[in-house]
Amino acid sequence: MMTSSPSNSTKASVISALKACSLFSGLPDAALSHFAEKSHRLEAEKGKVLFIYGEEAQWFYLVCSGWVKLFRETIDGTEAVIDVVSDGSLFGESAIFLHDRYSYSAEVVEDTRLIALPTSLLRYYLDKNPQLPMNMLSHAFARQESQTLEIEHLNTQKASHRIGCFLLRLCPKGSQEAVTLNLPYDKTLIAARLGMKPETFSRALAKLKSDTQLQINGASVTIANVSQLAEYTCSQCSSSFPCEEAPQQITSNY
Amino acid sequence: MMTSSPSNSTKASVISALKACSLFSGLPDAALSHFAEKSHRLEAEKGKVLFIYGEEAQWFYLVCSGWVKLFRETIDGTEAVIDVVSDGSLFGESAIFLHDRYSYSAEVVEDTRLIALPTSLLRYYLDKNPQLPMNMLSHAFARQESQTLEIEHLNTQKASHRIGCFLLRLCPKGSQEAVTLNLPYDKTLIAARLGMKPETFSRALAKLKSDTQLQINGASVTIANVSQLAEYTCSQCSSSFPCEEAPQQITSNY
DNA sequence: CGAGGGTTTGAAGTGCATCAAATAGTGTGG
DNA sequence: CCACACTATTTGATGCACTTCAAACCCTCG
Repeated sequence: MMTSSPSNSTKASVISALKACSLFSGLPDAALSHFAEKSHRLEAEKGKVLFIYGEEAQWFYLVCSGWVKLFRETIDGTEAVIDVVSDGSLFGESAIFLHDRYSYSAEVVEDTRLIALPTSLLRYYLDKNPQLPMNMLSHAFARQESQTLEIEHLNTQKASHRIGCFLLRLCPKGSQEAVTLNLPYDKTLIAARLGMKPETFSRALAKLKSDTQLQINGASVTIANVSQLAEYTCSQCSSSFPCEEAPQQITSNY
Repeated sequence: MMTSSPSNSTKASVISALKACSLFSGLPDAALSHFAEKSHRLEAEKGKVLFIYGEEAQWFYLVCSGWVKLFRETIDGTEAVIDVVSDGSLFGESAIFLHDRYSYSAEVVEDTRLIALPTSLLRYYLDKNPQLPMNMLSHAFARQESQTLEIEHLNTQKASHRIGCFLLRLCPKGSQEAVTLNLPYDKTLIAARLGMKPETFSRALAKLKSDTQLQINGASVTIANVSQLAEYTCSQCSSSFPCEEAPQQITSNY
């Protein structure tokens, strides 16, 4: 693990990273500076375990680059992936409302740069600064929303549709025509993230390839027609593409 | 729909209902009184739709008694049940962080008494009273926690284990030996709530009956040995029974 | 080149869904 | 109180999706 204590230059860079994160928007510079002072940067490579379920939480994390897997495991070793997060994402902060224990484990899955921030300071400013709780609420409800969608998908969609949805979320916003992108991490992990086995992922991806105009070459995926894929995928979902947006006003049938 | 404008007596009863809800704990009496003033009580019977996905949200609800299904549906009519809530539960409040639109539909599934509260007032007091955002955060993270568990279960557990978990949650806290309880709503709905078909529910319940000491008579279920059922069910889960509690401190393996 | 992880493919099994029909349960009007 | 209609639940038979186990393939990297 490489840790650097905040020199002046890294402190400034931490502050700018915090400013880019909606959780901290509207906070006074003094508070940001205080966070930066007590933070440390962290570079971790694939395989590094940041914390495990049930551990006492002293730090929460902001991802600068790379990918981190959030997961739980049962006694028999079965693993359930909660989420896989990257730049701009925050994790571990929920512990302060859950008896100061992490409620999932976190493992780096692609070399990652992080900022670790003390939960004590978060608690302090939640109390002191009225903007911070509101930011955190937005954040919590946004996450709740995406978890709700996750539950819906697990309940109602088949493997190939879930993969389609995953690919669509990787597309740059507003994509219409052809897009080429690289899968951000192992196919095995994507499979776990989507709640299926690697073999199923492989086969379902092949089906998706034949059902929509998709080209696959290792980790590189070319979507010939984004709208067509969206049609195929999102017809199975309560949200319409692009699903990050708010639900539309609907006229009641009742 | 039976609506009553808040007379003095109902206003007092609304205030006491609000006081029992953790979201409102620590709020000054004036604020509670203000909420009560602008609220209305509602009695709705089975089948009543309170609101639908995408509608503009003006009210959020506190359940006094009965059961309400929160769900979404896709274009082809498939329904995904998000949750089924009862006394003391709050729903619809998340809309104020989601463009003022409900992000799910709500339908009464057992005759229900509710208090409807204006979202505008919630927003007002979130801004005005520093305690309310903190309460709402606790609430949001607790819900996130249970949704995470839901995702874990959908990913890793078989139908009979999910039913076992459902039954355990219905047991009074601290139950050890035999418990008899009534299923709170239709088996068909329990099935949907657990992400399975009624037929599967029926068969998986029969399996559970033969695997653990369970007696079933219509809606009445007798668990001969709660610990045994917990053993059977919770061995498949990252949490140990009773799973409402905080995760235990765990010594790292890494 | 060879080792080792990630990925694909094949064959067989399991769990859940689906379709269809029987049964049990509930509320209604006579 | 009974017959009927209607709904909830169970049961059976069959099919499909996903998993499991096993082996092959591929790719990277020492």
